[in-house]
Amino acid sequence: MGTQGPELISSSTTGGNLLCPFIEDILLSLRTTSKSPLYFNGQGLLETAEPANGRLRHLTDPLVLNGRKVEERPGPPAAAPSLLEGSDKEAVLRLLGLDLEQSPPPQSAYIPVPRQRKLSGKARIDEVMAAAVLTSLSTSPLVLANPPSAFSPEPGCEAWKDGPAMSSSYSSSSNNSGDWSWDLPSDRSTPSTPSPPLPSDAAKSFLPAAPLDDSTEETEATHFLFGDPIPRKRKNSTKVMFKCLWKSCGKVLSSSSGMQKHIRIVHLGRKADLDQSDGEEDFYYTELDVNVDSLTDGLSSLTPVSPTSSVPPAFPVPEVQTAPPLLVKPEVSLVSPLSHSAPTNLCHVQTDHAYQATAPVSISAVSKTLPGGLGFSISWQQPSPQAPVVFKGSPGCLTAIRPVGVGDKRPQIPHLPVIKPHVPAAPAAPKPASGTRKPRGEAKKCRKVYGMENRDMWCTACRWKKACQRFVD
DNA sequence: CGTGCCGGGAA
DNA sequence: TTCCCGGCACG
Ligand SMILES: [Zn+2]
Repeated sequence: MGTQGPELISSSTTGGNLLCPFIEDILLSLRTTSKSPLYFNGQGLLETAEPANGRLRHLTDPLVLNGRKVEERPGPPAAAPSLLEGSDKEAVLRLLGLDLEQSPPPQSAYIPVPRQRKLSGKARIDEVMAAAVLTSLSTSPLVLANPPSAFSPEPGCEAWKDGPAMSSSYSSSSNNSGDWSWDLPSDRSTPSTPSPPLPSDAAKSFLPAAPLDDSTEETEATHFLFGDPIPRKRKNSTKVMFKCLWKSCGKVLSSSSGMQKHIRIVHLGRKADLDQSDGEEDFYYTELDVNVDSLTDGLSSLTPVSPTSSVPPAFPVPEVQTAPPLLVKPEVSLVSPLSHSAPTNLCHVQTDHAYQATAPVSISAVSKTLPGGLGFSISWQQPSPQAPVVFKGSPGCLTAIRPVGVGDKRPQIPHLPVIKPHVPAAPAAPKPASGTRKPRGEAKKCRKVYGMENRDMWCTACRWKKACQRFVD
């Protein structure tokens, strides 16, 4: 059949703390192998498309930014933002993937969606869960505003249907990067401060409050409250930079999109904007936290990243080392920069552009990079050879940071799976020879990744002792 | 041996 | 369908 939606399961292993705010949990909760487009929109929400009409559908409910609700995917540039004003507005616009000066991409990937479509309550829940999970990212386990019961760790929640990937175009002109992030109020600027948003950063901080609560009331099931008390105040002291890890390159850019473009063009020899990615591109770059303060405006050579946004181009940074290299499978990578010394947990998530994949999107790896956080990547693969590659725009990048020490007491999950990204190396074609029948994939499967003790984290396939569908070869 | 997972098979 | 497992072929 065709209905083998993503598994949005709240890992029951999170025990009493239910979906914890850590990134890992997102992974666990977002096991998805959906065949329908799934991508992070500029708001950091996961979106997918309706099989039939190709409309987009939010996996999550509308956001509430600073108490003001952000409309759903706005058709016209000014739709949603109408609720906002000032810098907030700008930020939101960007968050929405729109641009203040530049009109949104012709055929924006964002197509107005009829509010609620045929979404089974179940599906809805999943979405909500996904959303909640994402949201919870920024919530401290101890400060979780919602009652654990809200997220009954029910494994049986999996739904939505998959469908033909819809295509949309979104020229990846690194402008309107819809990166977003959030973190808690804390404003202290520490050297190891989380990466400040890229281009737009004005109103990108918010902290979720109450995830979802029920299924019946889908509309308000998920509410993300961004109650950042001090929206515009935060002056970023650090900036996230992306460093190319390719052999003797080390180029540093200010956006993951730019970096990927760089890699794509320079190292992979691909056509510039023609993201003809077939879902198997290897981007090797890592994230850096750069202290912006120290960096005046004397920028050096860099690739233009955000037309509209005034993001200081990147420039080689000493060694603000952060997370180990991360392999960005197809397009999205989450790296974890440094930890933060905020009293509360601080989670930072940012995405560059809307990320869109056409086919099964699945978290392919979880890696605990630093004590302060971990990263993971999302990968997808073409369902069929001719499936339209809808992957447009630049990939996103999520970063999760959690304070070390503070909420360090992770809910459950004994030892998290650690997948160390392999180091870049010329894309050699390891194509030895195949003699036997069972090539035995090399990729670590759920079993090995999560371990027997965390069986409930495995993908269903693995649990059924079937071919793993999360870590496909 | 542990792993991945096919091919049953039960609920 | 969902779920489980015997058992075998891999490393
Ligand atoms: Zn698996």
